[in-house]
Amino acid sequence: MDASWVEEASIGSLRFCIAGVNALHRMGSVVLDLVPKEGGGGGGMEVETRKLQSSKYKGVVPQPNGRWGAQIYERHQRVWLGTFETEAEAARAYDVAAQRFRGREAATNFGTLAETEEEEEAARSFLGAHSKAEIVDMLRKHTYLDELEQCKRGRGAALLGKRKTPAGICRQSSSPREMLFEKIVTPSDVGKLNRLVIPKQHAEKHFPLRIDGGSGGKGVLLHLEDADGKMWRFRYSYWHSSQSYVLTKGWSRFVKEKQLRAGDVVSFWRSGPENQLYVMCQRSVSIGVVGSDT
DNA sequence: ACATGTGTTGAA
DNA sequence: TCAACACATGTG
Repeated sequence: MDASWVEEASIGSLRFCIAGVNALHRMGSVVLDLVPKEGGGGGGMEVETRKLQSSKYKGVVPQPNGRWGAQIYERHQRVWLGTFETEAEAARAYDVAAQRFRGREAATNFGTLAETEEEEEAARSFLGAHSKAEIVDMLRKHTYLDELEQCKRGRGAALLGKRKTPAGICRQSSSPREMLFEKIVTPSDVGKLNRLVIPKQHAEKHFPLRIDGGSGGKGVLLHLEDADGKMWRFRYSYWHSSQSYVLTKGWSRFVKEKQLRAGDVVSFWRSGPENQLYVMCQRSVSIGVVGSDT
């Protein structure tokens, strides 16, 4: 074995990266660690441990097998974004997550998520329409690009393929959430009317709607993430007949899944760089229900 | 068996 | 918030 590289390695750092060494080729991120022999007099060295070459990309971490992991941190916790064949792929995944978690101004490895500005806009819109958990899931399964494309296309099969729940793959919590308002839901809010009345005062303050003929009638689609990181989409509109602001389409499913009952509290929050909206609900404290077992 | 992802730590 | 490192856990 050519001794020259050993000599070089022994200077200063004990690590010697073999990337570029012809005899061993590159083994991804694997490097060799050279340590002095026991009782080592004459500077004898032996290969003891494999170490990992760190990545030049943010959020990218080497894996023992030469592949690359991607991760992002939020609220003191690591969110794992999956493993990838190349550094660049992992870095891309990090960038996507960074934009979803931290908004447009997030520091990324590559300045952009797409080539053109309108592709960029499409990506941002796509990110905004999915929960963090969903985006993370796509990244881990390497389906992000496909889903994005399907979304841009006819919107056809995108919904049909979705069966599985990410099932707590990653707990979500984001930057400080500001509560906009809360409401104690009424019997009609959880009844057959399939709508939630949003008190006018709060609606006009936080969810402004143009009531003119245009958007007033049709309303707008609101994306709200719940405590589990699930994304909910509600139609939000103004009903002239009752002069009230309401969540309609999507609300009944929410009531059903959350088993919402009259008296429960539903609250709306805003958070994060992208003003992501959140919806939370809380079981009303059951008081004075005699005889109810736990 | 091997790849993936977590526990944990120390530095910034 | 971040990556380094060790290694427990998952998976085929």
